[in-house]
Amino acid sequence: MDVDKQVAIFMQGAEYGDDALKAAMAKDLRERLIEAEKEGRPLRIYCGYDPTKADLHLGHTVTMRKLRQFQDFGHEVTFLIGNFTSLVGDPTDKDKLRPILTAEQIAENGRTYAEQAFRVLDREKTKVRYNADWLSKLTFEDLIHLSSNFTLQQFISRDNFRKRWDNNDPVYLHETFYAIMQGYDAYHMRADVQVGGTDQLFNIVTAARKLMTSKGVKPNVGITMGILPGTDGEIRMSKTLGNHIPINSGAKDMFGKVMSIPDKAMPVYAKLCTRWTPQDVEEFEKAVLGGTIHPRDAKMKLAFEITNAFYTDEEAENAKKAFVTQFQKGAVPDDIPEYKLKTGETFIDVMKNSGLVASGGEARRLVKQNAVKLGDELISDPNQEFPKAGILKVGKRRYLKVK
RNA sequence: GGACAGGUACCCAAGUGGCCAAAGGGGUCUGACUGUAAAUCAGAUGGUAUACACCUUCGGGGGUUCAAAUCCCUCCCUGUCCA
Repeated sequence: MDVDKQVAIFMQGAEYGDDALKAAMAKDLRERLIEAEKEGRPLRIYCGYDPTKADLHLGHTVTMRKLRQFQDFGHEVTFLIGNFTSLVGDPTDKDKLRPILTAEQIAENGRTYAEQAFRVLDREKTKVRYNADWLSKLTFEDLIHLSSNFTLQQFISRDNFRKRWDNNDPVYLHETFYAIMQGYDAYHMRADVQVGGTDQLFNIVTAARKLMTSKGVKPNVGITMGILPGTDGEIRMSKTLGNHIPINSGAKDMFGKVMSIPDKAMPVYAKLCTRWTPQDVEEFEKAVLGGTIHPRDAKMKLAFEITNAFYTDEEAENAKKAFVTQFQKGAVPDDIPEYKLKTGETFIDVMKNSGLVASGGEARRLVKQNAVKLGDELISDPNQEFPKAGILKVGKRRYLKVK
């Protein structure tokens, strides 16, 4: 297999914030590929996942997509569940300490996590491992040796510690163990390549490489993936921020949510979430920026590819069709909730009782805003008795079949 | 244990006796426009109510007052610093 082609594919979407580092990593990767081929073995790749939450969204799948690419070239992929590291929580992630989960919760989350991940990864070719299997066996003495590879300055100069330090926000001692544990994982598994987000740059490149070197093994190559922005197109995708695209909520939802990203976010999504080759992505980006493809059509193409990467051809096709019918043609979608009209109910009653709106006030407001239609007829008096069965439309997206 | 700073609506944040259902921003929703749920512009955004109005809400509880997010007491919680 052509080594340079592999390098191009594997480095696609990787970001280091530093061109020299990127070039160095690409070079390392190339050498490692050649070396492994000589030894007649596949590369060992892994990425660690935090099992404290169980709902995956597109952002989590960026690294999985990367792992999948390695799999497709016959390399050995380990899906590592960080059931031990989750005791600490990644300091990169949040300023709050994580709630400590029970072993059972973590095991359960780990399972559902892996299950969702197999929408991207090849189940047959994926090893699932838990880092508590080795980390929990380390002694205090081991920890002293491991941590003697690092200085406090190295940690404090990290951006996320630095900021908190400057703000007088707490920086806990045990947070520094995170990087050490992650480095030990890489050492224990003798990883050739470790994949992660750019927020993992320090953990992967500095900590893991240094620790592995000190242990006398070849340091892993780090592939740190760019961060996927959420549906707002600006801030990293996260469930807490509500800008996420869950992978388990159905093809239609996924298609629609991708369609709602701002135009300018299309290239990033193409780079991080599709199965396209580097050339495909480049062409797509050029076409979008150059205006040779209509932005709407470009986004449709993108939405279809992303949906199709998680769902079957048929499901993706249906999602696309449903989107076109509902939004482009403004037609009524085929699967809408139904409501049985009771005698004497007003528009407010129907909207409220069917759960279409949360309160009477909201119903009144929507009517006032010309958002409520029965069939083609605009409703102006919310207290009017509901006249007849039909399709009630509220705004662009809410429908109710009243019988 | 001590000192200090805080706890306000979905989130951030202003407000230090009445004009406060509570500024501003974000988010969300709606409308116009369009190329889509993009961008832009406009409006809405506690509940009940046709309306007058009423009810609930500024960490919990108690009090002062005609009137409290605002003053007093007490409790709980969060953070920083010192020990």
